[in-house]
This record gives sequence, C-alpha cells and structure tokens, in this order.
Amino acid sequence: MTDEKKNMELGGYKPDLEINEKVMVALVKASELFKKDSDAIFKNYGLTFSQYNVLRVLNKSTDGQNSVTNASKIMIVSSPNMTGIAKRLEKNGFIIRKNDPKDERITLLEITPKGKRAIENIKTAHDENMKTYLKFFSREEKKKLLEDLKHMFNKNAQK
Amino acid sequence: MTDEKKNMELGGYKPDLEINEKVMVALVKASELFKKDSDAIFKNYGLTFSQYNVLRVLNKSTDGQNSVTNASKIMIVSSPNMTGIAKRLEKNGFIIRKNDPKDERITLLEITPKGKRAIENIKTAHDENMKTYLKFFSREEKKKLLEDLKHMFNKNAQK
DNA sequence: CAATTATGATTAACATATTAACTATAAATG
DNA sequence: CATTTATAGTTAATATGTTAATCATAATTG
Repeated sequence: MTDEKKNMELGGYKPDLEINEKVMVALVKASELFKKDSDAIFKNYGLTFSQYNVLRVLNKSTDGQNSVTNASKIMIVSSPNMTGIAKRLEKNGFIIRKNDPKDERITLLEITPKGKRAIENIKTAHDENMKTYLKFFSREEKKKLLEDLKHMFNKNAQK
Repeated sequence: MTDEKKNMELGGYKPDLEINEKVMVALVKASELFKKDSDAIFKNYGLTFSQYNVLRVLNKSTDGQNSVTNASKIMIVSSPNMTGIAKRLEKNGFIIRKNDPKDERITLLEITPKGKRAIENIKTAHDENMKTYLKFFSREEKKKLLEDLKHMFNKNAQK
C-alpha cells in the first residue's frame, strides 16, 4: 500500500506537502515517537523522559551536582520548568536540593544514590531502544545523520 | 572551539555519549527547536504549534471537516488532548464543533473562514522557517533524510 | 559605599501531553 | 431483539512546557 493510500483512509484527509514540510514533519514525528518509547521505559523506574535527562546531566557533573540554571541550559529547558522537574525528582528521592553557600541565589541539585542506581538500571533498556531506531544505519551513516541534525540545530550559527 | 570544550563550560558537565545517544539527542533537540520556532511564528496569528496542525488537517480534509478521532490519529495525538485543543480553537473562532447526524457518538470539527485565513497568512513565514532548517541540503539529500526519518518512525513495521 | 543593574530561582497562569475512568451510542452476537 | 462488546468522546489527575511577574542576592558603577 502506498503512503498516499494509507493517508487517504482517515476521513478524506488529503496531505499535499512539499518536500521541506515532509522532512520537518517526519523529523518531529520520529522525535515524538522516541520520546514516548523512552517514557514508557523510564516509567518502570518511576521516572519521566525529562526527569531521566536531568539525572543524567547531574550524574555527569562534578560531584554529581549542578545549579538549576546550568542544568536548564544544558537541557535547553526553561528554568521555571526545571524548578518543577527538580521538585518532583526530590519528592521521589532521586535528587536533593540545597543552597550554594558561596552564592545564596543558587540552588544546587545533587543526584542521590537512588538516582544513580536508577540511571544504571535504565541503561540496558534505553540503549536497546535507541538501537532499534538506528538499526538501519551504518556507523558512517549515523555520523552523517548526526552532522545533518547538528546543522539544523545550529542553523543560525555564523561560520 | 571544539564541541567538548563548549560543553565543559557549564559547571563541570562532562558528556560521554556514544554515537547512538548522540544521534537521538540531536534528533530530539532539532525537533524541539523547530517546534519552538514554529510556535513563535504561529503566536502572531493567535495559534500554537498543535492548534496550527489541527487546522491544517481540517483544511485538507473533505468539506474542511473531520472527526476528533480521525484528527487525533492523523496527528498522532491522544483524543483527550485533541478535545482540549479543539475547545481552545473553537473558543477563538478558528473551528466549530458539531455532532455528526449519522452517528451521535461523533464530534465533527470544521475549520471556519477565520481558520482558513490564518492558515493562508501563516504559510509564507512558515515556509521561510522550514527553509532555514534545510538550507544545507540538496533536494537529493532531503529525500535521503526523509527516508531515514521514515525508517526510524516505522522501525517496527514488518517488511 | 549607595544606587542601579544583572543574575538565579520561584510562583502564577496557561497550553499541551499522558493515562485512567467514565458516559453515551453503535455494532455484534446469542 | 436483548445483552454484550466496541467505539467516540469527555473529564480528572498529573507532568511538561511556555511567558510574565516577582523576590532575593550579587555585581557594577556613579
């Protein structure tokens, strides 16, 4: 069955997208599906996609800790959003929040042993999941794809 | 400056990602950035990313209308989510909601003239935006990228 | 060093997204 | 045709995400 035929089946919906829109729609769909699949995996460990990514950032930071602002910049997330995610992570014991004695404005987030264990336990299933998305590609093709995606992300950077 | 050096600057965060994770992280980041840029454009016309996409689906459907379930399937969105988006679109006059006389269970969504005008007015800026993301690619490269992304989205389809 | 400006984080208000539970209607089946 | 099952949609509860406004503290500067 062709793609056109497939799409025709839903109440007379007639997609008529140009190549640029097709690519961008496909990009968003692939990303959303990956996020949903990841969420389903993380859920088994009491975490969401965003919470897992905060834990990963902290786990790779010096002393397992970093500030709200740094974490939000690394994850490209707004700080009000980070505040909420951090509160829920703290409520469930995956991190602790404490003031920075050197700068009273700063809230430091620190991963707990429970948080570290969660990251470790999730790794296998997470790696497996990512593999299913990239099984069609050789290492060289992955590198090309990565460069392509980075180009898109840095589209406004001057050379 | 190398990528590694760039990332090292945020509070001792040391990324140590394998190629698969790098690709998937880059995919999600590119998608989120595109959604944010699109949102900023649509905002000028009183629409969000999701609301615009519902309008586009209806605009391409027979008689400018479709059911909640069909629209949610086309957009890969849950029906409770579609209910909320449709209510906000109706509140702002972009669509109307009505019962299907042939099946009392069905709620039909129909784009209004105001909705059609919004779609038309947005087109230029939206096309321009998509172009900035894909300016690095030839038509052939776009086709290859599109196929790659479709592969990822259909990763579980049997051949 | 007092006043201004910048930074870090939070709260509030809202849109989007999920799952679970529910209602109403249609379709299938004994 | 009455009962069961399936389908369509909504509501409720919760997580994620945004912007705007606010508060506290730090840094800058006149």
